[in-house]
Amino acid sequence: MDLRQIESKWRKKWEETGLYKFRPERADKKLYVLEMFSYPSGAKLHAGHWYNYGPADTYARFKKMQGYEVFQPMGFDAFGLPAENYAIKTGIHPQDSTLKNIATMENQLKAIGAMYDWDYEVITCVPEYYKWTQWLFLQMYKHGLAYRKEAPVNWCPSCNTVLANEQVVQGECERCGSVVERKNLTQWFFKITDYAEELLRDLDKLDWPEKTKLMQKNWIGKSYGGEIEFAVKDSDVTFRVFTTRADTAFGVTYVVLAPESPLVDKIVKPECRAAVEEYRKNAAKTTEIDRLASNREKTGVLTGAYAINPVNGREVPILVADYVLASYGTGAVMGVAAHDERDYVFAKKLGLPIERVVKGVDGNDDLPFCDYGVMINSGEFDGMTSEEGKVAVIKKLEKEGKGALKTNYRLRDWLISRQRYWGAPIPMIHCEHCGAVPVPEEDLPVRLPYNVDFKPDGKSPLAKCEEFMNVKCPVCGRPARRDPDTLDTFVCSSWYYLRYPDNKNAEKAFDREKIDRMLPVDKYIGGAEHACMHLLYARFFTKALRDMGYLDFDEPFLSLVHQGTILGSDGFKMSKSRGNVVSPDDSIEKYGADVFRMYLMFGFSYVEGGPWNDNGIESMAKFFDRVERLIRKGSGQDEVRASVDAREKLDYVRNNTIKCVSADIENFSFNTAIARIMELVNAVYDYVNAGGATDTFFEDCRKDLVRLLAPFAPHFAEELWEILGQEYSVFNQPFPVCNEDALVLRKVELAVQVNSRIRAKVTVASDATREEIEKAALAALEGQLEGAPKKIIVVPGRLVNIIA
RNA sequence: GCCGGUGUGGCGAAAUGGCAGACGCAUGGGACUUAAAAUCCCAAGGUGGUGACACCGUGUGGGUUCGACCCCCACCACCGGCACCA
Repeated sequence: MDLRQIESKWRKKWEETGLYKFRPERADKKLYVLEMFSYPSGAKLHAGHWYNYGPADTYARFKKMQGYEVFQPMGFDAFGLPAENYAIKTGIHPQDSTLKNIATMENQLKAIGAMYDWDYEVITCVPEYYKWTQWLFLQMYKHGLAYRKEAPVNWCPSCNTVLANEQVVQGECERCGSVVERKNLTQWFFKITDYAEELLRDLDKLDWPEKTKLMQKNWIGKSYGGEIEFAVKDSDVTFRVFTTRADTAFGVTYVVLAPESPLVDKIVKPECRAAVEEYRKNAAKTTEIDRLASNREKTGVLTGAYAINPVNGREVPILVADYVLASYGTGAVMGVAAHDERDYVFAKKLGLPIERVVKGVDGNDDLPFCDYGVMINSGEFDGMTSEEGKVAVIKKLEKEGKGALKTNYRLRDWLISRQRYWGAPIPMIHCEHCGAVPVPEEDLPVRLPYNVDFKPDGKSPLAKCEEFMNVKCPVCGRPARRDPDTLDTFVCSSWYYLRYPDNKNAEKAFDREKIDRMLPVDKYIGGAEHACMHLLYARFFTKALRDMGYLDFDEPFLSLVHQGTILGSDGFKMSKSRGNVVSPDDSIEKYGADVFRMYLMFGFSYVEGGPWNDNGIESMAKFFDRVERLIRKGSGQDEVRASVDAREKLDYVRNNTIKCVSADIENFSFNTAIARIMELVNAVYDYVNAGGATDTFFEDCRKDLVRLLAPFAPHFAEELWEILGQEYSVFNQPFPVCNEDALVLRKVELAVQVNSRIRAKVTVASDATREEIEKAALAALEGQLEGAPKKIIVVPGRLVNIIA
């Protein structure tokens, strides 16, 4: 069979007959199956795309055959850095290259033979889409979830441009190798931290890989502790520190502020000012990457000021050190050298005192002692355990107004400004008189101008486009300037799944009634690399939109599966620079899309992936031939009948296959599902070879075989279905259902063990009683046993273990 | 450093605490063929034995259990995430 020819034949027929068109009137049976949409890069689809989309489509087809109205759309995440970099390199405008790539990729995606309903396509870089991305930004702004503040960007002093994090390689500019500096710019943020608690809590509701949930949990980083208020000696300044170990509060021998803390200016003594200023300047110069290197030597300077520890009234020095982060907690920490690794190293280095206030239960007196223990040298708290003490100390301070129980999150607000061209413009206007003013909704979209010099020279590309920048202030009507930045592409991809069901709506981002019916996504499939970014942002968007009243569900993706990564044959991640990218083109040219899909599903464990190797692809093509020969065998005479035994045997395999394949697809265990189908093929051959039977039973088995195969090899199965003389289309057929009766065997073989070692096999009736089984087992040992057994363990259907 | 995951034949991989290695690849043998290809059938973890069989085998070392790839403890290697988070 010329697989490539039948593939185009069926693809054409599917399109003509609209086989995969979503029917909204059947939305009560909807199943929203979504794969993460593609980035339209210049390169062709590689093996990894197929590995994501092929198996996902198998799942979708299986569900369609089970009677679900499957909604499986596809689209393009089309804004972003690669197109812009490509443009800088080649001079080809990002819009031109992107739209061209999309056209190419649409065709390539069609070659996979997936059920995408292209009527619902979404492309993020067209005004019809980004108009609503901008609208969503405005809603966030109106609801207090978007705000501006200064934040550092990566700055390359040689290219004179802002770099994205991924363009910084080991602290250096990816392009020119200069050392990257930090520079502060006023930028927009989304207040994702407002949702930290709910984002954390609702993880419990989700059918997601535990690993992914744990990653999000750690990313959100909730920690329970308390704040303790220190007063600065000889002044009315007070400040708070956050700690999870209030039980060590009596051991505070110094206090540290972050270099960026505004408090520093207020408290520093004149004699220390010069040294402190010098230290702060150096800290600001240090790149974030260096500063975050945990093995870096600890440094710090005295401020000359002293703080009063509220638990014992002791005066301790206040220092400035860059191991304290301004962005976490209160930007100030109490130094307990005896009971914290970092504080200990710091105190040793600077010669600060170390005082033990927690004793280990096992008499361990090494320092630092960071475990929980029993409090000592802590006044009224002596003898309390750390667990009790860390609450009791805060509770006491709380009464005095000098402390409070407090929960902290590691999660930070989401920086969404990008000083880049190829993105959705931020729909804000800056007016000298009115400040930051949102673009009125009726003026959306703020179109991204085409004629822009996007070569890097130190400014946002849009800032150089006067016709774009100059605008009237919507409030006062005086001349004003647009925001020159564009939105992070993660903003575009945080809501695309909401747009699919209503992608042509020109009045709204989406119709509430429609998406409440179609969402949440029932099965979401994509790479694990998005665990903490895209997947968290999308959850945040959904929750924020719910609170604004635009939709009525809490979570966008109920069930999530990550496909594994297909590596190059050298075992490394595929990359152009390594030259180990596997293109599916040759294989598809030679064997066709179905063989390639099946090979990918059979050769790897879906969630594991692994290094590419095409050893088995030829054999998959042979398997197709083997199936085809079986389907083409003459049949329907109903003359040659097999024995009842042979029929029963095959019927067992057939139904067992149906049962296992259904469960395996449900679990995304495609390799074992295909193994079961191969077993069925083998069993049908056995049946034919044994009796030459070509009866109606044989006919039924063949039909089931084609139906079982259909989700995996859709074009091939469609052709086989036609060869069997059946009506178009096999995808309107129900997926076979297991007849449990056929799985009840009359006889079963049991292993007979003596002291857990196999010594014999015995076949008994499947409904044999325990006594019968024991008797049969002992008989099978033919009296090899000396004396009476101490104990006999019977595992029905499996084994008998005789303990002698 | 911390948190996860993985480790099984020559290879890809399977195994609700119950006969390890299903299903394939590569390999060997046979049938068909003048021959080859294709196809069909059989064998196959290792060691020893003519053999029925015996012993050893799921990264390493312990443990729980009648029974452990699976559960527990310690360790090794690789992969992924986080990384001074107070």
